[in-house]
Amino acid sequence: MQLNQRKQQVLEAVVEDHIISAEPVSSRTIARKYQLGVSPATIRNEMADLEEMGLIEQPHTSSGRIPSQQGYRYYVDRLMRRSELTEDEEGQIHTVFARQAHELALTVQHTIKLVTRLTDYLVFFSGPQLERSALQQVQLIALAPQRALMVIISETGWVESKLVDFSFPVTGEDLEQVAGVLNEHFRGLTFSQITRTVLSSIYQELSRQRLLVDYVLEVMESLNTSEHSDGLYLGGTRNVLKQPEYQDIQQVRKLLELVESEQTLREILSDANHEGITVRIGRENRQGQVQDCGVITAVYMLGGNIVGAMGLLGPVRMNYARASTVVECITQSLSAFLSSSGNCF
Amino acid sequence: MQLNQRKQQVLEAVVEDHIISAEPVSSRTIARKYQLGVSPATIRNEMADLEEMGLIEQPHTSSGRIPSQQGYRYYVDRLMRRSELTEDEEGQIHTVFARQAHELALTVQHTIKLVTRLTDYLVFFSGPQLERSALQQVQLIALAPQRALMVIISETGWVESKLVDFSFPVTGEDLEQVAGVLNEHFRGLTFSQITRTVLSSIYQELSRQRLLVDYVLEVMESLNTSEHSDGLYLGGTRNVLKQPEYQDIQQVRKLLELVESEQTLREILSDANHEGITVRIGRENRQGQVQDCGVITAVYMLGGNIVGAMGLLGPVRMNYARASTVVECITQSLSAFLSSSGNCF
DNA sequence: TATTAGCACTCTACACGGCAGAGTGCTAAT
DNA sequence: ATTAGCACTCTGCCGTGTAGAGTGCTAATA
Repeated sequence: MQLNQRKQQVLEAVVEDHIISAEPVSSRTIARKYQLGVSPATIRNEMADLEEMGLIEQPHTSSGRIPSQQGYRYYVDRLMRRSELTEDEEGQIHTVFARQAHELALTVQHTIKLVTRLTDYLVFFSGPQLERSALQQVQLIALAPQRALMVIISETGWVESKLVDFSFPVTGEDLEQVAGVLNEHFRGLTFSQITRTVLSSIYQELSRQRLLVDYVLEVMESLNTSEHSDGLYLGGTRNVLKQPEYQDIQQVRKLLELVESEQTLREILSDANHEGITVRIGRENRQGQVQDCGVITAVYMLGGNIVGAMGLLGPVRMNYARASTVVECITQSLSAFLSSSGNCF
Repeated sequence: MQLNQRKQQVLEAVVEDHIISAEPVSSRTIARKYQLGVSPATIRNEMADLEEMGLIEQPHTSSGRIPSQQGYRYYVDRLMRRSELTEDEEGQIHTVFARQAHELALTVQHTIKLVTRLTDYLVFFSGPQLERSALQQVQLIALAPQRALMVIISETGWVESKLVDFSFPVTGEDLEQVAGVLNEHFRGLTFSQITRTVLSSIYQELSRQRLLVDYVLEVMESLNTSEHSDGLYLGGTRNVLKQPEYQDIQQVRKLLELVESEQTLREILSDANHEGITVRIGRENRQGQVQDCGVITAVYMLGGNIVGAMGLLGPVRMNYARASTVVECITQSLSAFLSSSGNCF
């Protein structure tokens, strides 16, 4: 689809004005505010053409125009100019990541608060997913004769603890020995690399504790399933209510359903599996519940591997220019933070 | 305030009908549905008296009556009959707590889902507060020359992990020795009992690792402050939207603010510090943000100590009879669960 | 040929008024 | 002490009218 320059200017004006005002945009408004040097009548003609192409639409006869979802797409792909963050805003982002050596879970929570201030959309994060990150260490702590606590630490600084109940008594020595062998063999491997087949190699070494090893391996495998990857962090729900599209209680209910079930948000984040920013507008989303929303996602990395993702969700009429800048800046800072010397795991 | 029997019946009818219908209750409705054996006119006379006493009020001239906050209070104190749960509902509760030997955090999350199904209100829980529960074990796991992971396990089955950064290198042996001494001295003490003064007694024993001990103690103290007690679990936000009082977007915004900031909910739970159920109606709440809500709280116990609390929040017009039954049943089951043999820490 | 002024037309949002229905308060009768 | 009856009031709803915003079309203009 090729547009002459003036049509592009008109489309851009319609999109940007509607993003700000949430109202249909009239030809007069564009002529006055965007100084294209032509009269409203000319703009009306251009608008009629744009409407025919499916880039803008009229909510009802004789109203102004609003962008269609394809209109937003054209805008995002070809017209949008990245918006710059102010020095102050960049400063705030750097401050969050300046704190060396903190638990990642805390950092993620601070980041969410920050993004909540920087934009008016719903922010959500997946914590570093274990299956994608490498094992740093496993510890087994005896709690009772038939019970132990398994602590798993990933190289991304993620800590998971899991209670294990045995059907037979185990000694502290057994636990120590098993943990020792596990660490020796698996340190540095990603969790998806630690499969049953690899694991079988340690059976010989631990033939005496075979039953115990079985229990432990079961727990490690259960961590590997995405079902367990519990770390979904989110914030900014009440921000979204500022948007006029959420005046209707029905919309709000849909949004809260999204937030409470978390399932869809997880899905969105796991769809994000390549570097760079992804923008999905309305029906471009696979998930039915967000097909009247705009969604921006990006991943963050450690040592060349994707370890987690971030999402920003708002109405279709969201400020894509600003939102994508924020997402990009945050994920890049987070990746840099993870690779920094502070995280010397 | 003493009411004759018929006034009590009328008040009860007004409260219970309004709880169901959310509409002002007319004299005719009461005469028809609650069979007091008198005509609407008589009921109107009684209502005029009840209004004069401040127990019910008229939203506008010539409308039916709704209970005032004092009216609800009178109802809760003297008229309300505990509602029974069905066998099925009791069964659901027992099922959640039947699973032996699971992490408490998981159990709490299942409980929230359950209560969300049993009532239409906002449910929230504080996890067992460390300062109120006893230490089971501390472990220090070396991660890097100047960094360790401190894992703290309480007798309630709560696991906290905390990263510690040292300004000097420490050896695994040092860590092991310190953990050993800490466990020896403090196992079984509650966290509030582990104060600096008690701690000083171990300095002699660990004179060589004095600096290291200082670091560790600092972390343990930071766990003690309520600011850290991070475990607030909640659910059911979208349930509350079913209530007609939340048709107004303004109300919804206030509710979400409550949910997102969490501060007020924490406060409400820490106000609950005695056994039994507390019902606070509207302005009886200390917290301004919930003065148009009804709040029911109760604590749960382990070994005679209060270790956490649960809250249920809805509009002033909430079903106190049912809600308080649910709260009571859940907290009792949770207390029993914690004391059960399953938790043999 | 591209642009624009002008005008008729359409649609929305809001205010107004009338009306039915629900409910009360009061009075007088029982 | 209770109740029937009646006048009164308030809400919610529906239909109407109107102002304002915005378009589409046509004819004039550069």
